[in-house]
Order: sequence, then C-alpha cells, then structure tokens
Amino acid sequence: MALTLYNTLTRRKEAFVPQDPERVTMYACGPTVYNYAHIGNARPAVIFDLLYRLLQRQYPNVVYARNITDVDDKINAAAHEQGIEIGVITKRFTEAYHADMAALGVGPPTVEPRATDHIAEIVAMIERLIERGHAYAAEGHVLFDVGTFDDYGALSRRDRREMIAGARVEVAPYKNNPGDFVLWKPSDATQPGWDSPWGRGRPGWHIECSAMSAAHLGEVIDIHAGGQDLVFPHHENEVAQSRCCHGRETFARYWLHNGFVTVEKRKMSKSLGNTQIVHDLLEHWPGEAMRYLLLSAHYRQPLDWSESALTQAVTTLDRLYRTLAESGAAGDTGAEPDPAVLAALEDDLNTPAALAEINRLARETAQADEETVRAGLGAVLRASSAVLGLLQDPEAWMAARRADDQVDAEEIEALIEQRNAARKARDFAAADRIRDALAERGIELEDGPEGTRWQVRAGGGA
RNA sequence: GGCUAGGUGGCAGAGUGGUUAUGCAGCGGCCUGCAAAGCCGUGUACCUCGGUUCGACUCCGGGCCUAGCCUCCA
Repeated sequence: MALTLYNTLTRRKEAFVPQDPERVTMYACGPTVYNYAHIGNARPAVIFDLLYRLLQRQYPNVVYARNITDVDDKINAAAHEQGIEIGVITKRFTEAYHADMAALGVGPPTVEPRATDHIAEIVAMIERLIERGHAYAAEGHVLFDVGTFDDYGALSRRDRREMIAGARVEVAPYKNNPGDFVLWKPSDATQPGWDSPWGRGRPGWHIECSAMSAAHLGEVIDIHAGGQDLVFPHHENEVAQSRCCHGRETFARYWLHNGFVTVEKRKMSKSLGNTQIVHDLLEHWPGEAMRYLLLSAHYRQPLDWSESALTQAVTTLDRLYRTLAESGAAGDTGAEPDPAVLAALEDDLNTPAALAEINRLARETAQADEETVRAGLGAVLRASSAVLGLLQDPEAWMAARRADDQVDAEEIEALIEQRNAARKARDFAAADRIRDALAERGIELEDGPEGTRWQVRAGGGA
C-alpha cells in the first residue's frame, strides 16, 4: 500500500514518504469567515478530509491543521455594511462553516487555528524576517522583499522579472519592488488592530498561514493543500516567508492543489455571481449527494456543478443504500475495505475509480444468491464506503430524501393508506388515481413486501 | 503576452501501447394487479493533422478549441 500524490512543486506524482512516520503533518487553507461557503469552498474541505482519513489509516499520528481566517478586510467590510460587530460576523460564519461541512461529511481537523489567536507568532515572525533582511518597514507597513529570495516563483513557475513587467497592479509608492507583498499593515481607529513595533495594525493575508503552520506543525511540514487559485500568490508567498524566516530549504514537502468547481464550464466565483451556496443547497439536497458529486471527478480536474449531476448522485446513492439495506449487513461488522478501493484512493486520490469499485462491489452484493455471502459483501461495501465518508447512515439518508418543506408527510401517509385499502379491495383504478396524484407532486411510491415506501423524486424537491 | 490544465460513448467521468471502466439516461427481458425499485442482457467512444511502432485513444511534434492563473478568490 503506497500512497502516491501529485506534487505541484515537481509537477509529478510522487510516492508519499513523511519526514517522520510517527507524526505526519498536513495544512490546508481554510475559509475566511465573512459569508456562507459555496461549493467551490467545499471541494478542498471534502478532498483533504478524505486525504486525512486515508493518512490516518496508515499512520498512527496525523496532525491536520485547517485554519480559520478571522481577520481580513472583507470581514471588516461585511461588518460595516451590516452594521454589526466583526466578532458577530466571524462567529456566525465560523459556526455556519462547521455545520455545512459536517453536512457534507467533513470531519473536524486535528487543529483549527484562528489568525486572531496567533498575532504574537505573526509579529515574531515578521520581526525575524526584518532581522534577517528579508522584510522592511515603510509608512506603517511591513513588506516582504521578494528580491532577497532567489527561489521566489519556483512553486508557481513564474519568472519574477516577467511578473513585474506584466504586473497589472498599482504599485504602492512605499514598495521596493512591485512584487513585494504586505506582512503587516496599519489600522485606523475603525479597523481591528494590535499593537506592534510598527504601530497599531493587522497582519497581511499570507503571513498567518506561515505563522500558524509553524506553530502547530513545525518549520517543515509534509503536506500543504488548497485550491489551485492559491498557488499564486498565496502559497508562493508562504514559501518565501517561511523559508526565509526559518532558514530552511523546504517549507512544505508535498503541495496539493484541487481544481475548480465550475458552472456551465465557468469557474464558480463571487465575482461571476454563479456561486452555489452549501447552506442553501442543503435545504433541498442531501449533503451526502453533494459529497458524492464532489468525489465523482478527480480532485485536480475541474468539476462542473449542475442540478442534473446532483440528481444523478441522488439516484445512485438511492440504489447503493438499497443494496446495502437488502444485504442485511449489520452496522459495524469490523470488515476491511476492499483493496481495490484503497488502491484507487492511494493512487493520487483517484476517487472516480474508487467509486467505480464501490459500484462494482454493490453489484456483486446485489447479485449474491446466498444470504451469508451477500451480508459479507455488504459489510465490505460499507467498510469501503466509510473510507470515502459515504453510505454510513441509511436512516439519515431516508430522512433527507423525504425532507422538503412543501411535503406534508402525514398527509402522504394517509393517502398511501387509502391507496392500500383500495388495492386490498382490488379497486385498482382508485389506487392508481392516488398514485398518479402523488406522482404529480413529485412523490414516488414503491410497494414492497413490508408495505409501501415513499420518497421525494430526485431533483424534483427544489 | 507569459504560464498551467484539458479535449473520451446521449450526458457525467476514469483509464490503458494490443483485453469490460463506472454512474445516469435509453432499449429488450424477468418480476409486479399495474407501476416503481431491483436483477439480467444491450451500446465497441476516445478533437484534428503528421510521426514513432508489428500495433496508438494511450508516446512525440504541429494545429484547432475550451477553461484557469498572472488582481481578492477554494
């Protein structure tokens, strides 16, 4: 069982070998808490949650840090706009993030550091960068001097000179080089700020991740992960800060970047106004279906989000859950996951291939004639799905499939009773009338040996 | 302009130098009062032009097209 990961640094798949198998370290860039998370924000959370699960199967001690950015000008703007305290905003959306991610089956990381709890570390790091000649103070700001770091641009494969030539940014007058970036900036009375050697101010965006990863994981970490759009400038800047501060040759040994979620092939982003908010989607769709859909494409590929894809995920999960229920596999059997599923995941998190194996396993389970064989296969199906964070809670799934504010469960069940009475009396015309009427409202019926089950038609719930 | 990723069956989406991806949809069958669900069977797809090779969707080169980054962004 060898885990292979595609490393952005080398642009190659590499065997994963931790620096210390007794303590594997991993950092993923988490949310800036100023509004609800959209699906594009959820993708890395789901993917790297899966990686965390996988690592935990192989190593006794995996430390996964996923930060909360709770100081940022977008937060300030949101607070100002809504006329409420910054702390109210960050608390509200941190809680919403936790709830939304939990609904997607994303477990908590080992540590979830907050930027505002690490101001002392940030300030210390900036002081050290100044001492070492990599940063300078100017007009209340402290800037990182990219000219002092030869490897700047190595991660994102950018040439510093070309970047300067093509820079579209307005260059602040206090910068030595156009590529220099802010480590610390001054705050006015209305902005959140902390006392520092450079006056009252607040950290720039990139430094918090460097400070928090060093504080919780160490100066050199195994894995650093995030969305593709963070490669430059965010991760490039993190590398510069961290390596220059600690005087190390390496910051993160493996860099993982997920592709974007798109809508009609365009990147989902706030500026395009095509975001799909997890919190809203959860009103009508099971979180597990969203997780399934997010895992149905390889993490480095773009993933096109659509209602039809979501409907498909619901339909597929319906079948998988049914197969599982009918296999008679009890809750926790201690079964081991199918090796083919693990092998797919260990090959750079090939989740589509893993899901293909899950589906293959489900077919074998449903086909098995002998009861004990079927139960055994069902147990393997369940254990294998657990690695992916799927198929764990049939009752929650059924409940989610019936949840819809426009549906009155009691009324439906009363109608079903009427229909079954008609069926018993062999008045099939009356029975079919009721079924057709329910079907029009998007309710599907299913007569089985143990009575009639119902659910909201996949995709029709919204 | 610089850099990156990708173009696979009706749709989504893996993968491989010569053998079935998988899912959804469709079609036929079994089952069912009729349905639904399930199961069985069914579809030989790989942008284009050259090259390498006994053989390429898979390797190499050119072209066309799409998306992304270079500015806050997962």
